[in-house]
Amino acid sequence: MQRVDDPDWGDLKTVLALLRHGSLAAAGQALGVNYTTVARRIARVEQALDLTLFERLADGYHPTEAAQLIGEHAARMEAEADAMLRQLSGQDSRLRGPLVITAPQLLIAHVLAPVLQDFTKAYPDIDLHLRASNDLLDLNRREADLAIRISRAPGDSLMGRRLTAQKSAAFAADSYVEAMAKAPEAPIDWLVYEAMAELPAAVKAQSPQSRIAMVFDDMVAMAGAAQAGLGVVRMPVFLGRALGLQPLDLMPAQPYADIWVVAHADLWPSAKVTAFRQMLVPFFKAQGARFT
Amino acid sequence: MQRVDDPDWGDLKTVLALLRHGSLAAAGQALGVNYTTVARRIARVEQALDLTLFERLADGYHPTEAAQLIGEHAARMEAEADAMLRQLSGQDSRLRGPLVITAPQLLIAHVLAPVLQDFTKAYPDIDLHLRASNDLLDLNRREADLAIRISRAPGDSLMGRRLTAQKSAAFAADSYVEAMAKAPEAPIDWLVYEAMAELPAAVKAQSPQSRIAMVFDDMVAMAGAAQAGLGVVRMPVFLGRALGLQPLDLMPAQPYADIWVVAHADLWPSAKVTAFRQMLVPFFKAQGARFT
DNA sequence: TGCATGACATGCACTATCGCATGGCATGAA
DNA sequence: TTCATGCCATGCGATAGTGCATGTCATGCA
Repeated sequence: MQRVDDPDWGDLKTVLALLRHGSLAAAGQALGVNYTTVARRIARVEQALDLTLFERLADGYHPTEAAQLIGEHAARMEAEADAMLRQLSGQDSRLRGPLVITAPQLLIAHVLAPVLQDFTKAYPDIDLHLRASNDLLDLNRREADLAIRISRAPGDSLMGRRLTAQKSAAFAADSYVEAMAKAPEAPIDWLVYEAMAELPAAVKAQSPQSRIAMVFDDMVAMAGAAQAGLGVVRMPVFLGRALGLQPLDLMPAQPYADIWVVAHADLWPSAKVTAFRQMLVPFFKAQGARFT
Repeated sequence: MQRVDDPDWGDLKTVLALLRHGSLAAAGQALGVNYTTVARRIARVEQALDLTLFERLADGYHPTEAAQLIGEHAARMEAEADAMLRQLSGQDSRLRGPLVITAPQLLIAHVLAPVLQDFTKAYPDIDLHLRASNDLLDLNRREADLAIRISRAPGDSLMGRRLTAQKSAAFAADSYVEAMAKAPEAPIDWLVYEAMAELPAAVKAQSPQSRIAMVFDDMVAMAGAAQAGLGVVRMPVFLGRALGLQPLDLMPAQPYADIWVVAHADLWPSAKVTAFRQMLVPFFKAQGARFT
């Protein structure tokens, strides 16, 4: 008679982590525990259910069908737990404790930094965490409480408020501008962002000697290349100015995606998120000129 | 800066148990742990969330609104975990491990006992657990894998198969029958079951001296009283016969609720439940005469 | 063939968690 | 009042769970 107990809910979470991350080590890292602990918890669930959940093969743990089934249910348990935590945070009327904010690196570095400083001074009991990332973190899964995003993010359960409109323009480093002046007929090297890897029609018409020299998948890298004088970039005007680049007359200023503050509807009304929003909105209003 | 971690899922289950059972001791018993453990887990969740979930008053722990919110979500997590366990069991094609069966005490004692014995002999690796109870255990929550019930139980997600029809009739102990014969005009004392606390119309018409002497909320107690010669009972015929009571001609045999075998749809196809059903059905077919 | 890498198994020492025993503090009955 | 009961707090020894160090085994690259 083998012992058949209900498995511990925490162990189910571990099964889910192993399914998602594929190896004991990766799952352990995600859970913040040693990978041996993951192995032991998996073994414990298997014993409790009297079932094999993972085949131990030479290249790692391979899930069985039963493990998949557990994973589907555990994922729904996780969604429930996440919703719970969001609702608790949303109801929280205290201005203390953690607040996790995510925004693109360049926006933090060149625009948001002063607001962040003001905010931590105004609310010293709030423990502000920053996740600088271009990835759209999952606000449903509470990877962040609040996001500042360029372009409003899709998502049913999210709320947002537009902070400012933006325009983009062509910029280059001083050195590149000088070189262009010396050789007006030479080709113009453009550095472009992968997400919009075409030159605007206006550029092609006005400066037919334009050509795409490099394509970047990362805006930080592209900004660095522009500063080093590798060519002309099209970027939001706030960024070109902040990087000390010169605006060029190769194209008219074009509309660019707006800047939004976004949060899950559950968290939107919470005291901390509200306080942060109420500092952001006037800040962007005052700084509006930098973006257009 | 207080430590704000995601609470352990197992600890959420503990919050749910405390909400449901009202005291540390009761929750601890339900979870199979010491009540001090419950207290410590509650404290741990409160610390993780930086929230008071229960007010410690002189008469015990009183939940706050936040605790109620957690309870609602934890209940859904539990439903998910239960569904998972049901589906895993339902897919189980092995004839070993635990099988929990519930049935009314009297049915087990006087009818089912031999099937149970045959079953354990035929499937020695199945670890048969019996929960003799008149309560309708919650098959959704896996309080039992399979139920044998008098009258088909309501419930969306349950499946059932009728084992036999039944009739009820009037019975009394030999001693009471003798007393009736000696004093034919004396009042007839009926012992009735709470759930059907009226005498049938046929009885009133045929034996107007009938009266209700006692009302029972428990069929076992009523059976005992009848055996002790306290009066006449109306009960399923299998039971009157099994108890050695004499059938009386005070009323015609009446239809009584059928006997069903019932299980959750998820578990219905599992090997163990199927095996048990396949032993029950011919057994009741062979014994059909006992019930009508 | 040798070497580095990634994934897991195993054994040991540590620490967090647990159960138990004791004690306090209300409430209600004798 | 006195006693019994139910509920919880606290402290201590036992235990189960954890992290770390070490070892094995495949795979892939040079």
